[in-house]
Amino acid sequence: MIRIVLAEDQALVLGAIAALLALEPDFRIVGRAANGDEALALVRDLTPDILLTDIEMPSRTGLDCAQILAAEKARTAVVIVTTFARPGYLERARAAGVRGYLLKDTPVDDLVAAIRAIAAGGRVIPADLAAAAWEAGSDPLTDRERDALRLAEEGLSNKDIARRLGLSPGTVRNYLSEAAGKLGAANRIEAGRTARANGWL
Amino acid sequence: MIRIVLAEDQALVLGAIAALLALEPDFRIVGRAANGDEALALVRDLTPDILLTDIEMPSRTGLDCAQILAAEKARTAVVIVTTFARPGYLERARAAGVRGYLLKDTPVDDLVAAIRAIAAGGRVIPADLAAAAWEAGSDPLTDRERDALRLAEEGLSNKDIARRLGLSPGTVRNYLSEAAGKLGAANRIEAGRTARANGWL
DNA sequence: CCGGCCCAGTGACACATGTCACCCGTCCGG
DNA sequence: CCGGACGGGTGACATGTGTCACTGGGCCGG
Repeated sequence: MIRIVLAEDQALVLGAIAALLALEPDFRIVGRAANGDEALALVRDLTPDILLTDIEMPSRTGLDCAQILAAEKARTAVVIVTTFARPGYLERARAAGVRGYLLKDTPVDDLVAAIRAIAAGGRVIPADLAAAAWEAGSDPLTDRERDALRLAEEGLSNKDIARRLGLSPGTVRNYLSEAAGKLGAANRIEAGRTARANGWL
Repeated sequence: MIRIVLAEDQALVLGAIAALLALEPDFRIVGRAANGDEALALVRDLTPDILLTDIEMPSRTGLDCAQILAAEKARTAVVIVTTFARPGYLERARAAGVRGYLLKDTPVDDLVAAIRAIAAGGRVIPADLAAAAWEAGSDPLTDRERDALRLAEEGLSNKDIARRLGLSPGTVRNYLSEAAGKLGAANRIEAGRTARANGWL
């Protein structure tokens, strides 16, 4: 019997996936969480075989959870199920010792097969995702560049960003210019878009 | 027996919701579509009681489908299930005669209850969403302003936007300035964000 | 202990953007 | 038939951004 905890913030999707997996005779849904904190608590309490989790959730992302569980040397294998094929996400997942990374548009049968494979000790990372992550390389941004870019994305001016970060406007300008250069972008907007598309924000 | 066609582009979510609804004895999933065109074809072919559809899908959005079916005076009641509570989406749904609008974070039981209510001739629009749509008012942008804003969002310069739209750069500047003014935004980035948040793009 | 990276800043310059006033033509409804 | 909205445009001006060069301090690893 494979014991599973599910984490997903959209109640409907959570319920639906639970219903789906409950159809498999060798699966048992032992817990459901609507956010990262709940997921961690359930995993610690129940030590399931599998934690099947979304990435973008309130309070803690699925990647945060994976990282924390890895640090605790938990027995539970973490499987990420997400909408986004962002290289940065996949990279962080790898670093956190995640055992599976699936997209929400994979067929149902593949998910079930992946869970069985992972429960048996395997690893499931689709080849095309891994290749894309390889191509994209790794995050070239420094922490401060990321900070500035996040605020720039929201439409703040250099002056406002500077105020929020406690910097001089000139420095902010330099950071954003640097970031755009590294990302091959012509301006802050494009820079923000590529950084986000790659999961670097 | 309530006959349902499901439309949702994420295969996993599609399969999961199908599994969930199949548990109800009086529901029957008669068709599944992964995009708007498939959904339309299935509805025309099968004339189900309910089309349960996502909004953001390839080829045609769920709102497009609803509009087309309304124009054809189809018997099928359209129910939107989406992640986004954007006022503009809700407004367009209302205009297309949609019979239900639910968020993906509503509990499973609510979805089931809503489907039964709608099959019985009712309408289901959560009061809080309706209120938010009321507050937001209606789309103040003209078509050309929307076009310009969409391209500005992607980081194109006035010159590039002008080239793409076959306009002069000055005109583009004016459109974006107008749009920002109407939306109470300080610049094109903020304008793009608010427009998108409201479902006006 | 030195090179290299990150953080933080300044000054100058070119160019992009935001704002405003004012222009024309078209089309539509009162 | 006239006003008003929309599409499209120009010119001028103030600000905001993007780019570059150059300065310094702190910290880490070879």
